[in-house]
Amino acid sequence: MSTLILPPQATQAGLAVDIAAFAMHGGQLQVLLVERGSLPHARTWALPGGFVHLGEELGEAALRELRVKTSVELEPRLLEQFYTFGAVERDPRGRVVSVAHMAVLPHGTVRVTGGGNALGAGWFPAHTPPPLAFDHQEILNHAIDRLQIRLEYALLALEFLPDTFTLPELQGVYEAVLNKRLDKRNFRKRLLSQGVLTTSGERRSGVGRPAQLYRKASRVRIPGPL
Amino acid sequence: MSTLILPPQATQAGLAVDIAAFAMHGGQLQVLLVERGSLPHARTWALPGGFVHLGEELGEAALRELRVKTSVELEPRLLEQFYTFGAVERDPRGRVVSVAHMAVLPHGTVRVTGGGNALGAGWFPAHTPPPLAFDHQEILNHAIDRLQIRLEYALLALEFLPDTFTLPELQGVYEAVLNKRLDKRNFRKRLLSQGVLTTSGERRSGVGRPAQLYRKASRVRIPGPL
DNA sequence: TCAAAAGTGTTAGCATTACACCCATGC
DNA sequence: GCATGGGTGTAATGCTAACACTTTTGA
Repeated sequence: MSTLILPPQATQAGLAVDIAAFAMHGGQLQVLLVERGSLPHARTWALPGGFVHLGEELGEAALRELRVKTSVELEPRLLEQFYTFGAVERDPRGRVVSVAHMAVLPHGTVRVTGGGNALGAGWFPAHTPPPLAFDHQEILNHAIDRLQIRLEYALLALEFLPDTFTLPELQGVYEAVLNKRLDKRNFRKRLLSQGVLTTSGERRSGVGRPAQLYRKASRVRIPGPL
Repeated sequence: MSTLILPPQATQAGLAVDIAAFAMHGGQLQVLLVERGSLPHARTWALPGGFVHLGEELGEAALRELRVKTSVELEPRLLEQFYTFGAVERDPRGRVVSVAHMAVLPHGTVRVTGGGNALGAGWFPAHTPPPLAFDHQEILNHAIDRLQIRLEYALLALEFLPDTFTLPELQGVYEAVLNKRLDKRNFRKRLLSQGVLTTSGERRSGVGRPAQLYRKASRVRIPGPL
């Protein structure tokens, strides 16, 4: 395929992707973890991830690893690279750089089972996860920071919810991601004044007074990789 | 060194860094480019960069490449990774991922000469560079976007200037980076009200009325990699 | 005295925050 | 009728943006 060759001093490094996949569940921000089935760090929880295949784009690899390692069914609503972790000693097997990705999965995607060489997969509170393998705690911290920034910026909160949702549900996403409480009136004012939500007429039944349902107005804003 | 080995499906990719190094010169935002001396893209301008060495951290590699390829003397005031470019076909020699970095060099660092296998090095207007090798135009675009974001955020503009500077000079940095003109009064109000500048008493001689000199107040804010 | 660049205040509009009570429904 | 959660408005404050003239110096 290539007639030119890489120069001899070119480091060949293992190229991996790891994914911090978030979803809302039980009113909490949850992150998807897998239990490693092989060394190193066997039987330790870790972010799903693995090595990029030949001829495979980074984003494709992230998507494949997410599917294989966790058997999640739905399409991620957002999948973007956010930082590359390349410390020399981060993997005891040798030089491995990990292009870390952040993903948002819509509500309802909670049936996950381990696949590949993962023993299992499950959702854990993103702000208080179990001990993680490699430098995955650091990766997770960065991912949460990035998620908080993107949340306001690109109406990312909607991606956590089904097509129709109530304003209190949406506020719950904000509160779970930002890890702080918001004022109901100001929240509604701000969101509705942006004009990106359209009322969906119906009402959902619950314990107290039923809430108005909304859906995203057709205007879809695709966030760039900044 | 490592008793464990990488699994067979692990893609070994060439691991490179590229650096978009910015400085102010002649009232313009300039980017540092090198003329490639070898294939592919020989005699084409490109961002300085190259392969990471074994046992070398990504940031170290970026610094080394910057020094070797361009012979710049001064320390970069900021050097941070911002995105990883890993498209399968971005390098005709094979799979090479580039961890792109952004650097800011202080004023006065304009003596650059080619080194390594670069034919030459020089400063070019960042908003209107010559045709670039590989996907370096795309990398540069991302770098400028990131630079604009970081500018306000972390008082990054100060890093372009010598220790003491005038407010019109600082405003010039903002205008060059953001590529638009700003109101003098609002600019001064905003900057001075942040309380991060302290007047340096003296005055610098020039054509019109001399300007007050300022320096950064000791409070140094180290920006994180977000 | 002229040219060139530095310096200076006010106003209007807009967004953000804080804050407390009534409403609709199911049980 | 009561418990539960949904829904509503206003006032104060702070930030942002627009805008024109005077001051200081060197030539």
